[in-house]
Amino acid sequence: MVDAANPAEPARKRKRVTIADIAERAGVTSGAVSLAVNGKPGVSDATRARILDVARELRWRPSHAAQTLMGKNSEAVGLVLARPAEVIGEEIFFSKFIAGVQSTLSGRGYSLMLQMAEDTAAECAIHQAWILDGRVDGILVLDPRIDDPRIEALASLDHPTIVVGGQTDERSVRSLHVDNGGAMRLIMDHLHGLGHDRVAYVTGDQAFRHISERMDAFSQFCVDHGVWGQSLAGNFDPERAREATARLAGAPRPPTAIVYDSEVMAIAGMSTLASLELRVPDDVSVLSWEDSTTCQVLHPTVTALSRDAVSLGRTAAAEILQLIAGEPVEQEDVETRVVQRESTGAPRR
Amino acid sequence: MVDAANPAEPARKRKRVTIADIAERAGVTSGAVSLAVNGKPGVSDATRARILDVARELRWRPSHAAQTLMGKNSEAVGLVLARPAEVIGEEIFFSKFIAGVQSTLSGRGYSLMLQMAEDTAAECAIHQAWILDGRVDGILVLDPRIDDPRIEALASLDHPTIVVGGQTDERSVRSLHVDNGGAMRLIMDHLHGLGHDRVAYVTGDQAFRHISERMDAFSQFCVDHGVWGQSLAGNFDPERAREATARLAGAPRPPTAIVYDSEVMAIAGMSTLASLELRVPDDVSVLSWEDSTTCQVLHPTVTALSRDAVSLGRTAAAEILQLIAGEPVEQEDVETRVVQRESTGAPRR
DNA sequence: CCGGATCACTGTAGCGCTTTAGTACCGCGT
DNA sequence: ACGCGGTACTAAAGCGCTACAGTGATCCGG
Repeated sequence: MVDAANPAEPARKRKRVTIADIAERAGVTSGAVSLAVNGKPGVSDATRARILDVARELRWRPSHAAQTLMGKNSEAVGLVLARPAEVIGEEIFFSKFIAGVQSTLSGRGYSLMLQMAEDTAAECAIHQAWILDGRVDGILVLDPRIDDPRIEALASLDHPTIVVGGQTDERSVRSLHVDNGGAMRLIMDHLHGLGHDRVAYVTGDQAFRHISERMDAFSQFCVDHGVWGQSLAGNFDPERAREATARLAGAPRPPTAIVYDSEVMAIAGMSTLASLELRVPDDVSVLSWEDSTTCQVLHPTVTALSRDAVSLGRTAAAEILQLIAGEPVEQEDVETRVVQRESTGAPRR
Repeated sequence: MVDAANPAEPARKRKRVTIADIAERAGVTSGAVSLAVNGKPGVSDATRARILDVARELRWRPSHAAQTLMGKNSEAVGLVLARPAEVIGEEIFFSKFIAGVQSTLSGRGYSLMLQMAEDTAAECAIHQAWILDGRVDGILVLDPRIDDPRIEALASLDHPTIVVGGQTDERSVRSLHVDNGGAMRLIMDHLHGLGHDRVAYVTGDQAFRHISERMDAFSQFCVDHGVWGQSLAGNFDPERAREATARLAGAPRPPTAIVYDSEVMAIAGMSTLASLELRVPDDVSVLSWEDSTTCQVLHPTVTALSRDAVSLGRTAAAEILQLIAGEPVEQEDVETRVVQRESTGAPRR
C-alpha cells in the first residue's frame, strides 16, 4: 500500500482549503471572505454569517505563511538558551521558567520558539533570523550580561523584547526587573540575624548581570554590617563549587556560612562538606539561591531563596505579550523569600 | 485589534532586502537570482558568483514566509507537552529531554516549537494547526498512550512524526523504541539478586504506554521468579506516591523493596519512609526509575535506573531529522543501566 | 429630481519567492 | 545556408492572503 520506490517520501498532498474555495461556495469574492473572517466592516451581517458558516463547514484555517507574508503576527515568542545542554538539563530553573512561560503563552494561543546557541554571537544571529523572518513576535532574553551585545542588537532591530533581570527600558526592549540586591539582603539578613559574621558567597558566572548585582549587594551588606564577606567566583559548574568549598573549609579561619548561587552548586558544596566531615549547620551553614524539591528532601534540608521560577516565566510571558500587543507593560514583582530549613543555624561560638 | 495611536507600537519599518533588490543591483531578473541562490542550474558561473556577491553585500536573507508559502520546509520541529506545568517544572526528565533535542536540532539550524496543552484533544489541535500551516517539518510525541488518539490523528495527516517510546512504525509515523521491559528486568534482576522477594512498584500514569510496558514486565518477572510483586497505581504526583508508600509500609507484610516510576516519586516515598521511622535500605530498599543529581546526593544516595534523557532527546531529534530528510531512520539504542547506590541492599531476614 | 454620501461588494495589485514557458543567442553538423 | 540542441536568461504565473481603488445600487436632503 505504501509506494515502494521511495518509501520515506510522504505523499503530503492534502489540498489546502483557501479563502477562494470559501468564496466560490458562498458566491462572493475572496476579498469579501477576508473581510468577513477578520471581522472587518464591509460585508453585511447576513453575508458574513453565510461566509463564516461555509468556512466552518470547510474547516478552513488561515495560511500562516500567507499571513506573515502580509506582515501579520506569527503568534510565537522566541527564547534562545545560551548555556551548555548539560547545565540546562541539570538546573531546574530553566525547566521551571520554560514551564511558566508556556503556561501563559499557550493560554493565549502562542507558541514558544526555542533554540540553543553556543555563544552570544550565535544567539544574536538566531534572534535576527527569527525577527527578519517574522517567525516570532517577541523575544525573551535570559541571563543578561553587563553591556550585553544582545540587548544592543535587539534594540537596533526595534523588536519587542523582554530582558529577564535586565535594566534597560527603551521603547521596544523592556526588562522584567528582578530585585537581586533585595534578595541578597534578605539572605544576609537571615544569616546575620542568626549571628553569622563570616560569610562566603560562591557565585555563578560574574559576567551575568544578575550575579554581579548579587555580588554588589553582598559586599555592600558586609561593609555596612561589619560582616567578613568573601565571594568566590564560580561558573555554575558543580565541580568549581566543590573546589571553592574545599578551599573555604580549609582556610585558617573558615566562614561560618556559605551562600551558593544555584541549587546544583549548593548540593555539590554540601556533599563536599560532608566528605570533609563538616556538619551542616553545626560547623557551617549553607544557603542555596534557588529552591527546589531537592532542597526540601536533602538531609539536612536546605535553606533556600525561593523565587518561584514558574511565576517568573509566567510574568515574563505576560509582559512580552503586553509589549507585543502594544499595551502598557505592567511590572509585576515575583515573590521572593528565604525559606528557612535545617541547613542554616546559629554559628558555633 | 491594536489601536493605532499607541506609543508602544514600534516603527518596525526595516525595509526588507528582497531578491528583486539583488536582481536590480546585479542586472538580472529575480528569477535568475532565485536560481543562483538556490544552487540550481540555469545561470552561468560568472553570473551566479556576481549574484551571490551582491546578495552577501546586501545581507539578504530569504523570506521564510514566502518560502513556506511555496511549500518549503520550515526548519522547525514541534513538541507539545501535555502535562501540567508543575510536573514539567519539577520532573528533570523533560528539561533533559528538551536539552538533548535542542542540542541536535540547533546543530542543524532547526528550531523547536514548544507548546503545552491541557489534554490530548488540545494537543491534536495544535499538531494539526502546525502541520497545516507548515510551521513544523516534523513532530515529536512524548508519553504515548495505549491506543493513542494523537498517533492516529498524526498518521492520517501523514506528516513526519517520531513517537518516543511508541510501537507504531508506519510510513510517516515512526517510533523511537525504548525497551521498558528490558529496563524493568534490569531493575528486578538487581533487586532479586540482592535477595528481595517482596517488591512493590509505585507507578506513574498507567494510561501511558511506557508505564504499562513496565508493569507487564514487572508482573512477568515476579511470576517467573516467584517474587511477590505488587504494583500500585500512581500518576506521577508526589502526594499519591506518599500515600502509596504509607499504605505499603503499613501493610501486614510490607514489601522489602519499592520501585518508583520517577525520581520525584522516589524522593517523596523516601521522605515518607523516613517520617515513618523506616530506614533505607535496612527496612526497605528504594529504587528510582530515572536518575538525577538529587539521587546522587540524597542521604542515602538512591539507586536509580539511568537512561540519560539527554541522549534520548538527541536520538529523537536525530531520528525526526532523518525522517524529514527522507533518509532511512536508524534506530539507536539509548544506554540503560541500574546505577547502584546506597538505597538498595539485601533485605533483612 | 439630482448631486452626493453610504453601503456592499468586486477586481486587482501586491507581499517575496519559485517555477515554468518562452526568447535570444551561440556553436555545430550537414 | 539551414535547422538543431544547448545554454543563459527573461517574463509571467502562481502560493494564500490583505488592501485598496472602484462600481453599482440604494438612500437622502433640498
